[in-house]
Amino acid sequence: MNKLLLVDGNSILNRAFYGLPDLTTKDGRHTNAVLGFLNIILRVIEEEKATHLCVAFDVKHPTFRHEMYSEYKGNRKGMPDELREQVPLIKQVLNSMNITIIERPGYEADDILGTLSRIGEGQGYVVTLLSGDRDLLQLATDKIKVKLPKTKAGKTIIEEYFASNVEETYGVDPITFIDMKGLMGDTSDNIPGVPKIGEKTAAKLLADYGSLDGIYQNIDSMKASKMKDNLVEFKDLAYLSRTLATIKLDCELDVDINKAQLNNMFNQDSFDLFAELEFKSLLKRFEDDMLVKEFDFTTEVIEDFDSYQQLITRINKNKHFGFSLAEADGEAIGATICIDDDKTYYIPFINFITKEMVVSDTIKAIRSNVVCCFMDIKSHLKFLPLKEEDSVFDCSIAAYLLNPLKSSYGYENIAGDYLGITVNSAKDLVGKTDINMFTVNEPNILKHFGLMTIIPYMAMEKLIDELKSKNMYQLYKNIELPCVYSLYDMEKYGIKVNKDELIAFGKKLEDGINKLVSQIYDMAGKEFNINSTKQLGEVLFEDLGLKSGKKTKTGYSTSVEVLEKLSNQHPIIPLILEYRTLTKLNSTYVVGMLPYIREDGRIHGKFNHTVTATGRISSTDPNLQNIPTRTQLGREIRKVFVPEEGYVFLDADYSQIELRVLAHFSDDETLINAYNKDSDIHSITASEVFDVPMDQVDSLMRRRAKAVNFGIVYGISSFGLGQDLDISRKEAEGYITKYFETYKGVKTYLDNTVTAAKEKGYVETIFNRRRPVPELSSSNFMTRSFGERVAMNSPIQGTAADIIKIAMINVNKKLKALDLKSRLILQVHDELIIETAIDEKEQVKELLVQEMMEAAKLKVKLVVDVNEGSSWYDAK
DNA sequence: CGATTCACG
DNA sequence: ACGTACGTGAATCGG
Repeated sequence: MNKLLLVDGNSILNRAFYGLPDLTTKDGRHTNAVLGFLNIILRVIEEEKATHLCVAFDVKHPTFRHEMYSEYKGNRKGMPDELREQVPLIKQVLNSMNITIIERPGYEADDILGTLSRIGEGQGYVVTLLSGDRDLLQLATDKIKVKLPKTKAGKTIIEEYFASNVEETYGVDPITFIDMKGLMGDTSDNIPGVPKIGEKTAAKLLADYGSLDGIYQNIDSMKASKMKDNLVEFKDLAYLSRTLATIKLDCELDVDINKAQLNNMFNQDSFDLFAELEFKSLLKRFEDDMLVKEFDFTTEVIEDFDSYQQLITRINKNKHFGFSLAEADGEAIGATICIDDDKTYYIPFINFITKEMVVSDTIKAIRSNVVCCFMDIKSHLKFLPLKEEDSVFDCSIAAYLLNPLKSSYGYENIAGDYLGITVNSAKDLVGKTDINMFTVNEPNILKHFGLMTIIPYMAMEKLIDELKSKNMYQLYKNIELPCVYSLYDMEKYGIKVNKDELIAFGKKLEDGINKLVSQIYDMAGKEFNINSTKQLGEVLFEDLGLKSGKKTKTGYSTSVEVLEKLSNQHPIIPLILEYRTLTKLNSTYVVGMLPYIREDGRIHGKFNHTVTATGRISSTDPNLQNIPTRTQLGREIRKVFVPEEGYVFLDADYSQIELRVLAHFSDDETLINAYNKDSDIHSITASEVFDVPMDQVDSLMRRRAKAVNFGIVYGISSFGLGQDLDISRKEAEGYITKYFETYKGVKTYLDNTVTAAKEKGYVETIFNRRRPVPELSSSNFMTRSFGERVAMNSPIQGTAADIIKIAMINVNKKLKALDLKSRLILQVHDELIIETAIDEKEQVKELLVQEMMEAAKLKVKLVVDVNEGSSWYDAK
């Protein structure tokens, strides 16, 4: 039997909001009402065994401001921002769960529910209503049940009312209940009622006279009283109130209840959303309630030559195909291919079907313009020697461009986000299984490789459509895709490390550390773990009684800023600072780096393409983008990074690329002129901000002006600038004001960017790379301010990232076209490092600088500094 | 596994 | 009043 559950969205959300303590996500979004809402409806769905569900909401015009809303809905003006921001969120959550939401301008949720309850009953549904509002009780009949959640002693109990229960509790039947409300009124709903008549009086009157009509028919026989006077005087008001209190049962709704069937509530979309909202307790449901329809397909294992040939023939007749290699112990042991929506083929490399054959057939197909779709191209280049111009498609990169904020771009994400289907994750299927010739035939592993091909095969068109509709296809095609090859090459070549020298450096550090440790223990008067901030805090601020630098979250802060302020207070402080420096260098850059040095004497780190929100590349295993340079001792590490015999390093970096991008975006005359005149931008800023002639700018002024320039790029805030320069917020505010007076165009640009971002919900780079900024619509000041800074920073940082990617692509193109031995081996955001053959040095230096400068045509020129050296240290 | 710290741009 | 600079990754501690 079909059971229909009708939910009063606003009232349940409201009840959940006040029933749960304030909960926020890491990024500051409030979620308590949404979580409470879900808990209530999931519980009721279960209790009622509901098969169909509609959630009704009152319609509020999006531009309604507080004032207007208060006129519209009486005392509801008090809806706090923390609750208001959860209204769109619950709708998003319900949508993700495929739950039907009904809202109609002109109808309140009550009226929608009343009407649907009668329609549903007429269509043979068993109807249950769920609301936090007792008004709904008038809808109860002997068949239609109304459920009201109540919070009692921290526990949510749900009261149930059929018509008879309403009568038991309130002494009136549901219809008379309306009359009762007409008499009593309801402040929360802006229903006036008759003055001085409350629940008790109303109940008594209705018990005596049966109904509102009954009361007035007998009003003359009623003995005189203040109450009677009121009833007489406010008769019109009583009837008006009753009308207001009456829930409509005859709204014109074009709703097909049959379509409100519950289906696939726990799917990839809702899973992702719950994860994003940090609903950990609800995530468990995804395992239990896996009524989730798993996407199903078959995998055929191809082991005979004829079938293989037929498959290859079919591929060549197709427009595109999905492809993935199975890798075990660094070798390709099989391939999966997909050219259907419900089937994949696994081809183990055995007997007559060799890896070489499959690779060659695959490349042949690609070269005859059958598009080869991958989850991730870069991981295949080791076995598939693809060229930049080959017809391929990379799912993870497309999905990254469409939403760079996701934490991963596996097939399960693509399936959920772009195909609306649910599939197991790679983690579920593979887990800790070691993939080899034998395990590869296990159902889960075959399924994994199947998904690696069928998802790209099915998603390609959709992803391309979305890229095109967001104007990002050119970015994808001309920048991101070619960039994959540059990244792969950097990983392949790696960088040579002088292992012995690195070990020797580590020894030196350890000696220093050991001495420091004993001195520190002596001064502290005891041994403790200096690495533990907790123990260190206790030693400094309790044992030694130093004034705690008040910064605290979970205890004392012992960060450099705090310690530096204490450095004169106790001789132990400088020792600790030095200890920190040495252990950091040793553990991260010596001990941490050693295991990555391979047989060939080189480190082949990973360059990740789909990590950052702004479009930058990230580096891991190890991170080669944060090798020390700011301090002399740290910088020494760079001496162990060396070119191979017969080569030298060329290190080229953009000069202030982000400020130049800002000059371009803002079209600010002063800034553009400054760059075109080649002048020192920090000094110019100092001269303007501190109101002194250029030749009187001292180093302190310049340093501060530099911080202001940085601050602008980061999305300036007086607090942040003050913090950085260790000056008052007020003083920082003054600098900023002066800055904006000087660079008026920058001010206008930043303001416009934030305004536009608030409207559109995202910001863009020159090359149309997008970053969504959901924080901008937060009601939380801190979150929203963060969103504003992101909106200011991302186009700048992102454009710079785009530019250097273009440079990398073009540099590589030149190096290849000229058939040079030199190769790009590192990218550090605004810097490219080439390991160049000595005889190619001058030629490469020239092309490197040229390609970097010409990577983009901005309103100001791009300046590149280049150095050479026989170690990374020397090339800086 | 989150928080803290610190390395880079 | 709110309490922060933008973007990363690795090591470490301690629950």
